[in-house]
Amino acid sequence: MALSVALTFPIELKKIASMQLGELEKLVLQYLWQHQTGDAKQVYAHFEKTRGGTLNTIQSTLDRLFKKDLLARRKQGHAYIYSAKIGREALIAQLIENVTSDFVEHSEHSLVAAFSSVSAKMTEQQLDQLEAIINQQRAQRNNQESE
Amino acid sequence: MALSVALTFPIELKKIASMQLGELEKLVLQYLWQHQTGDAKQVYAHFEKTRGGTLNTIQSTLDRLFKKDLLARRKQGHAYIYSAKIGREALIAQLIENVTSDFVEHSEHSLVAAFSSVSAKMTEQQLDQLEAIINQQRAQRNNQESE
DNA sequence: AGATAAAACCGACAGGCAATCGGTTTTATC
DNA sequence: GATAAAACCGATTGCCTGTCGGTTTTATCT
Repeated sequence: MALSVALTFPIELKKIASMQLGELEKLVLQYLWQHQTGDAKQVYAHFEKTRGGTLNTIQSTLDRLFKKDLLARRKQGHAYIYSAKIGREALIAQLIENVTSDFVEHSEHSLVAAFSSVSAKMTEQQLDQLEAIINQQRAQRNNQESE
Repeated sequence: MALSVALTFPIELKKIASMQLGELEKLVLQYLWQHQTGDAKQVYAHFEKTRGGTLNTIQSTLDRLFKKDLLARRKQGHAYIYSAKIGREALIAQLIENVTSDFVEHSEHSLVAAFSSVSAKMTEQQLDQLEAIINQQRAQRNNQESE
């Protein structure tokens, strides 16, 4: 006799931490890019006036960013001194990568694909800038190969 | 007598619908880019085998995408026929804008910033590709201005 | 027009994440 | 070892996606 089995998928989702950044997290990152380092108290002092909240909230946010590997920390006295582990440009690159990777083929670099989507909206200055970066990169490679 | 008032900020958050896309939403978008149009039943038929779920789930997702203004729809018989209202490239551009706008100055373009940190990791082919797109874009502009 | 079936619509719930903050534990320092 | 500072823990809120059952609407058929 045939045994019939209900074959359902668990529909598992969520694999990669695509690293969404909250509003406060972004602000804190920007603070650290500007000031190099800061402990919770310093960061709190900076945001207290402009947006309220408590020291604890800042601490949580710093910790969350640390766990996301976006900040480094070292202990000094009682407190951790935090600093950005990733630069602004690199973070932008990673965010773009995250948000576009599902829409680009494996063969192409997501930034290149992204660029072809956006180039029409760029100014001539920005195009020039980009070209300058490209040429600079090429020059660097020629240098290296002749060493 | 002086009246002292506790002046606290409500700390309001969330203003702009920054439009985060869920996993299923991305899949549905890709389906519609490939097939041009589809009603809930068709989309469901396509995903039923590969990921399970119910027709209702697909319907909800189509509706959410519609409300996000990413899909258009027209009634045909009982059902809505959906189609993408935004192209793949335009969506990529918008996603990049959303995710990076908090980090870039108005004058600069997020992609330029991103490239400056990633260029070292790109292959020569990709650099060439990029340059080709730049030149193509410039050519297009020269064309337009002479019309 | 009224019955019928199809699809939309509504509401609820689970799971995840950022923000928030009170309270407890850890720990550097005196 | 006492003390105060900061980390840590846990709970709560709000928002979003995915999920789906059940009800209402509606196009169509007789």
